[in-house]
Amino acid sequence: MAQEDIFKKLVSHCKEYGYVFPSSEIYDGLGAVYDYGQYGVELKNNIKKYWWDSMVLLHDNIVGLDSAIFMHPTIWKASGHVDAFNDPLIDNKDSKKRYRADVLIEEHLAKFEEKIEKEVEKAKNRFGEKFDEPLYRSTNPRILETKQKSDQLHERFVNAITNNDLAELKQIIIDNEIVCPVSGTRNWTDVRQFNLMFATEIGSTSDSAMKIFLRPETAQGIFVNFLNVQKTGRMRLPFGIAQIGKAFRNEIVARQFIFRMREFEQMEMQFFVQPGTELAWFEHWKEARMKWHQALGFGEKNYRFHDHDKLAHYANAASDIEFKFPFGFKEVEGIHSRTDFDLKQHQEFSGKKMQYFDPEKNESYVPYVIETSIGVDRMFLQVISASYYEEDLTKEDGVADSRVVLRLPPVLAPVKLAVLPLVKKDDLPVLSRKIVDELKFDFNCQYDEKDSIGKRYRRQDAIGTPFCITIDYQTVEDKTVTIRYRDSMQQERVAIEKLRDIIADKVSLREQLKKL
RNA sequence: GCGGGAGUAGCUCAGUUGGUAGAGCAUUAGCCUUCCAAGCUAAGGGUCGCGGAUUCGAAUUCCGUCUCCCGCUCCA
Repeated sequence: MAQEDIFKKLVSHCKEYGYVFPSSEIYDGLGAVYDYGQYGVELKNNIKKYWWDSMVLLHDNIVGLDSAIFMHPTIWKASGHVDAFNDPLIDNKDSKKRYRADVLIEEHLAKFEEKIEKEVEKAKNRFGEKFDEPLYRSTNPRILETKQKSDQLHERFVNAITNNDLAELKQIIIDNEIVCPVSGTRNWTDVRQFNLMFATEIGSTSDSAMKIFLRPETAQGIFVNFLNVQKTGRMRLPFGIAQIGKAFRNEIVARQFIFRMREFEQMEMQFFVQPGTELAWFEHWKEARMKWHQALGFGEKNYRFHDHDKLAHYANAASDIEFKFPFGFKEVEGIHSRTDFDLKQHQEFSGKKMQYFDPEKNESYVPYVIETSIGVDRMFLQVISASYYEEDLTKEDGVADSRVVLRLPPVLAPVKLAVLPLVKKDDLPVLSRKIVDELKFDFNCQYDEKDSIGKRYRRQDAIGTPFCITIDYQTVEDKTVTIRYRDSMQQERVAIEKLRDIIADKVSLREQLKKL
């Protein structure tokens, strides 16, 4: 079956079985926003716990944090988001291509420079050695005219950008007869502002209100608390701060189900290290994070690194872990060596020292940072798309049979076990209820007595329950039950009193990480 | 945002030239069977995405709009 078809079925499955619903569905939905249903929220919580425990529980030099979504607006100036997330865009109606209006104008400005340089080159060739370049540049009428035009345009451009005058930007493009590099036409749409940050106001009266942004990433909450955590936690380098939280981006195009949403959740760990050691730590975390993903058992060939050739201005190394989604290899997690850029920026903008006193070196410095940043929702999509199987169970005698099964890693499964009386008579339901009452303190359990046993197994397969406990007539006699395993469909008879230990072991973090 | 496709029950979809809205699966109640779905009986569930126009009458025709999918574009 084509991958796209599988993806469609997966989306339907998520809806049908209470994993993911479109937001505000009864009001026609809200673009690129989704809600997690009764099983979705369990899976999502389990993913978050799996990550959190892998970071905070298993590393004595990593601690947690939960910073607020609202932050001082200057933080986003310091981080560069105010500038970088603010693009004036324009479309060419003929080629259907979209451009940044400011880039188009800057490229046009560069042409003036080229023209002047060509002019100078020509003169150089003509006059030979006695050519006085500075004099020529400052007196040649053609150059002066070009330069004047260029300066005028530049001034006009800067004014338009400063005043955020979108109509003026378009007018500049029209006046200068700037054409689309693809179609060569000047059939432009209006310039529109795409601000990737959501803004709101804090303060309830209009005159006291301050414009603030919903954070577009959680990382800055860690950086601005760096010293708080380091000092109160008596942390010594190298150490990390982990955080799980929502972030918001007003994406121009949000697509592919929950892969790119406007409201999403990140799991980030910023690891602070001595300057000069950052690339070694970068390699360390690259490997460690890849192993963490592969421990889920979805197949090593479904993962790969994508090293960035073009680095963001703050980074000196960056790599993504990509997973093979039904729509291709896509980023799940980013590992970035962010240098001391963020802390230095906050030091400059806040005027507060963001330095660590190193007792070994007996000196203060701004630490370097390795970031591991993973999208919870992408991780959710990874887990559920890797777990979704349509199995043909047609028997040897040719009787057609099939099932849809979510082979979720037990540690992540929303429901850990279902307790099923083989029949709903002769006290088997009573016995079953007793087992549920005993195990529900430790595991998310379900009880089901409706329909045939085979049908109930199928229902649990569809939501990914790894273990079904079946109570039969032998249970009444010797207090044993059968455990039916979701993936193999094999059964095993065990004593009721041992159930808790057996299942606790199978759904544990320890068991999952054994696969490392 | 542009181009293309789509929107009818929880899911997948049918619905002819405009004439009272359907199926399968799922769900609920009951019966039968009792270790791997689709047996029997009955029931519930739909403003046909939304708004407007044409018409005696619109799921169906037209216009607008919203949402989703694919491609382009963008992506710290």
